[in-house]
Amino acid sequence: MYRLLKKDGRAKRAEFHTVHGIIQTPVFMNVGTAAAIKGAVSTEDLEQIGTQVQLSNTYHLHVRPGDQIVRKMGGLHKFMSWSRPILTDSGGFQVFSLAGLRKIKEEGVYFQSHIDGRHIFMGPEESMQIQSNLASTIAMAFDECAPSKAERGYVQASVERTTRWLLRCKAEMERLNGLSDTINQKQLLFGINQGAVYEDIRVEHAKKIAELDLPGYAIGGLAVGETHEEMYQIIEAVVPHLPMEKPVYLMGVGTPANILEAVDRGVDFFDCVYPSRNGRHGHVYTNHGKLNLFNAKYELDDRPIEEECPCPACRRYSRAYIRHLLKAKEMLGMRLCVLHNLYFYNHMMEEIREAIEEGRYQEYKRQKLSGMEAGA
RNA sequence: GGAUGGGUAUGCCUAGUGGCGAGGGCAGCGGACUGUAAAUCCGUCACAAAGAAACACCGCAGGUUCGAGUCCUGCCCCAUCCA
Repeated sequence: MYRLLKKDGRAKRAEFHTVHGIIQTPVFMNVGTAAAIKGAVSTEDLEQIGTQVQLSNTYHLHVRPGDQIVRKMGGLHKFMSWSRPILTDSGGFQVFSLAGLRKIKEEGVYFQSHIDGRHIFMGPEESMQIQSNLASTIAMAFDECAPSKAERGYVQASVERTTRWLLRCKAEMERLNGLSDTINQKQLLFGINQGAVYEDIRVEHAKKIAELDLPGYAIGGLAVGETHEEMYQIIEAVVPHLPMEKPVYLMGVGTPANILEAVDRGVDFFDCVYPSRNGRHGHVYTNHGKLNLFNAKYELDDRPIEEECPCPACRRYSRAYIRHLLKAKEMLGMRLCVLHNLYFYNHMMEEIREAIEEGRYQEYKRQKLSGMEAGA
């Protein structure tokens, strides 16, 4: 259930109630594709950092360890020892990212496993069954994420298929939730809007899926090569056609600036690999821009990544020390950067929620953006 | 003193036995990454130049050859072994 608490312009402050607890939105979901945040991040770490939702991936968990195993272990929550909400992505993004290893058909997608090359079939029903076995809080519809530069004819056909797939997802999810041995019978299905950068296709699709009365809606297929301006324009065009009383999730996005802009256009949920991947690569976010701790200029820098930051990295360690750890390939270096970045993202969302509540979102956004630009 | 194997560019290691204006790795330096095939990938890494032509001690010095990092001679250095 989605409860809107406050609007500030188009920015929304809300609560999303689930069987695994309430999600305060806008929210950033921390990406743990294979049931783990890469960079040796534990559940305790995430609790400290203020993580509300973890995201895992249907395709990856199906390949390894296998969703049946997760089911036998009592579902993802038990398996990962995480009691708060989990969102599972459907495998739709892998239709895009594993482009060289798959074939798309009406019934679904034939993958070749990136682990051992074995052939895997995944369609809407399979994706729902796997996600039901994983027993996540929120399951995503199985979609095709078309490349941003795909031509119009292809995108049109792809979106129509994605709509047909969504109907199949919905029917299958209802069936699975009705089974007595389903772990999470209250599993929620979010539909996904597609249409690349064709605004009319996007809007048409948004209207169509809005009629299905799903518990939430996502905008997919953005930040895959188009410009920021194109992305913002699509969000602006699509959001008004999605139900006001449902959360909107912008999939895979993005930079802190992307998030600030998207919140301003009515988006509630986000996820992105940036804080974890960039952290592993030594790039850390601050209110004064991004730092690359591999750079020689931090060799003798005894300041924390960010002054006054209470995260586990900044509380005790200097940039110079973390740089050394990174250069020496000590796992702790990556871990500290990832922890800092996740804290930065989650904390920024907290600030965003506060700013909306207090009706000063525009001012907050302007300050945050100019600070980050000034230092970068 | 003798034997054997080596000395390859800005640091280290290494490919190379007649066409080399010398390949690769590490380290260094810089960059990229958006529902994670990513602790990955890319660039740079003698000098000079930003042209389209020029320039560079492959331990050193000679030699053979149209042509030598590569073959020959001498020397220097390193490693191991023998006296």
